[in-house]
Amino acid sequence: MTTNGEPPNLAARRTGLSTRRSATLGGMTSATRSQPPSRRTQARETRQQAIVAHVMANGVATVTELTELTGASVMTVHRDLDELARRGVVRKFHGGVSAQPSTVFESSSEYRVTVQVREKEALATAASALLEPGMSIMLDTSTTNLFLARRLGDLGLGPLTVVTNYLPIMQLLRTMPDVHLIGVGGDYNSTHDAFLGMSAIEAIGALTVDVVFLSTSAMTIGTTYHQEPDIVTVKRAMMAAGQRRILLMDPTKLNRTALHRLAPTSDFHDVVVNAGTPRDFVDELRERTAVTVAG
Amino acid sequence: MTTNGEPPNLAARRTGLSTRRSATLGGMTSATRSQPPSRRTQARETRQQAIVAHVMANGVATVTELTELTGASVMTVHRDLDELARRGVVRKFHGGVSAQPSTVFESSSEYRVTVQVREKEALATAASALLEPGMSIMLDTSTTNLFLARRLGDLGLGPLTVVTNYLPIMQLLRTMPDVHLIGVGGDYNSTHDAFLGMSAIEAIGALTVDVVFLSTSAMTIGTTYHQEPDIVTVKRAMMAAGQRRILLMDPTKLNRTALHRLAPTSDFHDVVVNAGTPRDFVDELRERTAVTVAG
DNA sequence: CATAGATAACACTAAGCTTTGTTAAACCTA
DNA sequence: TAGGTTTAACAAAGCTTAGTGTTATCTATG
Repeated sequence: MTTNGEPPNLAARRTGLSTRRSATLGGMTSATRSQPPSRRTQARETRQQAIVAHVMANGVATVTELTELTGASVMTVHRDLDELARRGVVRKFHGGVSAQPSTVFESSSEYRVTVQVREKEALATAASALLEPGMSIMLDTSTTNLFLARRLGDLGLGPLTVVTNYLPIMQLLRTMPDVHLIGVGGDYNSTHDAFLGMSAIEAIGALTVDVVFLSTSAMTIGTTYHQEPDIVTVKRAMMAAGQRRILLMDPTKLNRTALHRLAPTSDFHDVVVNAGTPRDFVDELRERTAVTVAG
Repeated sequence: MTTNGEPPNLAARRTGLSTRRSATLGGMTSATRSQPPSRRTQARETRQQAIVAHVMANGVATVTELTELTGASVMTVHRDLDELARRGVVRKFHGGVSAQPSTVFESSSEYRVTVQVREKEALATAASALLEPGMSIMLDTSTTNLFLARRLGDLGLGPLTVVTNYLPIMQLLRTMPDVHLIGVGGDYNSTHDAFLGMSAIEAIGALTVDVVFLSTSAMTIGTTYHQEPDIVTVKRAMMAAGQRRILLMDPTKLNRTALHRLAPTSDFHDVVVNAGTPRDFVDELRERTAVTVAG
């Protein structure tokens, strides 16, 4: 598998297959920063993708093997492997690495996250069209809503009250003029970077907003789902607090289920999906609720 | 201050560095930020302090005047003035700037903040001695508590539950291991960078912690004060939520009053002050409550 | 309307951060 | 214990960005 002449990764480095850094690292933070890809980071991504591909193809691999494959130093490969192991993509053992059983799906979904930035931005744009000056809105814990929050600054519509339990959004809206921010407190959950629990639910229960924007990890035609009960309860509280409930769903989440049922799709006043969503899916969904297709 | 011959700091202009570089750090922000001061930023702070000092001394100043004073370009002075105006320290008008009426106190307090870093750190150290593993504590909206929060990482005592309504502390404890963070939500107040209001008070009311650490802007022997009613109500709620109430007061706040009365000093179980506090003040205070003197 | 003052746009610089490599020490495992 | 493997520590290089200056354009004020 090793080339003989020049390091094989040079070509890959030049073409730069990967687009952006994966969103997993610092939570979802990296998706929030609109920092440029950086040629160097891109090379790193390319290299890691090559490593993952190789490990997945062969099942296992030694570090030396990967060193030759990538043309990078032993230390760099180790560092890559540490990161990949931390992200649960591969498993390290003395002498090499092996593919995680679930890696096939995991990593492909990771790749998709990269792509979804565009989709989520489209959803955010479509959602922002529903906003009017003076409105009070609620944003749940989701990357899509983070994009929506960022949009609020651009379209200079008047004063707006925004309620959220998602720390990155708070951080974002903190300095935004014309935005009255109401933070929902509670038990801080580091994996979601948000405040959850009873206290959060009570705080939400005391509020009523004009529109609540939600997103969840899976949905079918009839039902929405999420894998974590703690999140489900908070989302339900939020739904109850909104006079209008709008669901934002990027393509990767459609036609899938998760452990816990959140709510029937008919509970939402509007579901926003991306263009490219299968026609029949949209049609069937339209029998339950209003559907907006975002450019 | 201006020399008559050539600009007094041509050399500085050429090198692009301000003449005074042995400056103290300035501004509350740099004290709260955990990032290094950066030589460049420091020069900038020094320059701004010089500007403020000059404007306060003379009441008004022209931009050209300040250009000569600082050795910076017109544009840079304008940028500084914009920032100072935004912070409410000076007022800009066509042709120059004037000192804000309330600036004298404001800015002098800004300078004090710089010095107080040492004092506040001492208070934080003394306060941290009272902590034990497994404890639940509450931290109010104050810089002193920010120092205390930062300390939590260092002394690796076991698990700790921390409640706060102060966003910088949340941000800080977010990634800290062994800390269970409970965020108090509410109306976000940008001047305090904290969540206040009814919602916050209710959230606090639902909690009880072992110790609550507070700080306020002014105190006499018998009473504590704060200038803002919104803050007072939240602090009172916090006091009620703590089985033990500890007050941290740096020297600049002693023997002063503010508009609103917060609570009698006897309501606190312990008051921590810095070494150097007048002996008789401490003695008199000891008739009301326990007093700890921090190195 | 003329002119000083203010802003905007662009370019340059230096500092910091991230990534990578190198070397040395520590660590397994056979 | 000897071999390679892993980690730690330091150093180098590129990239990014904050801060500043210069020039040009816009704006206000007499």
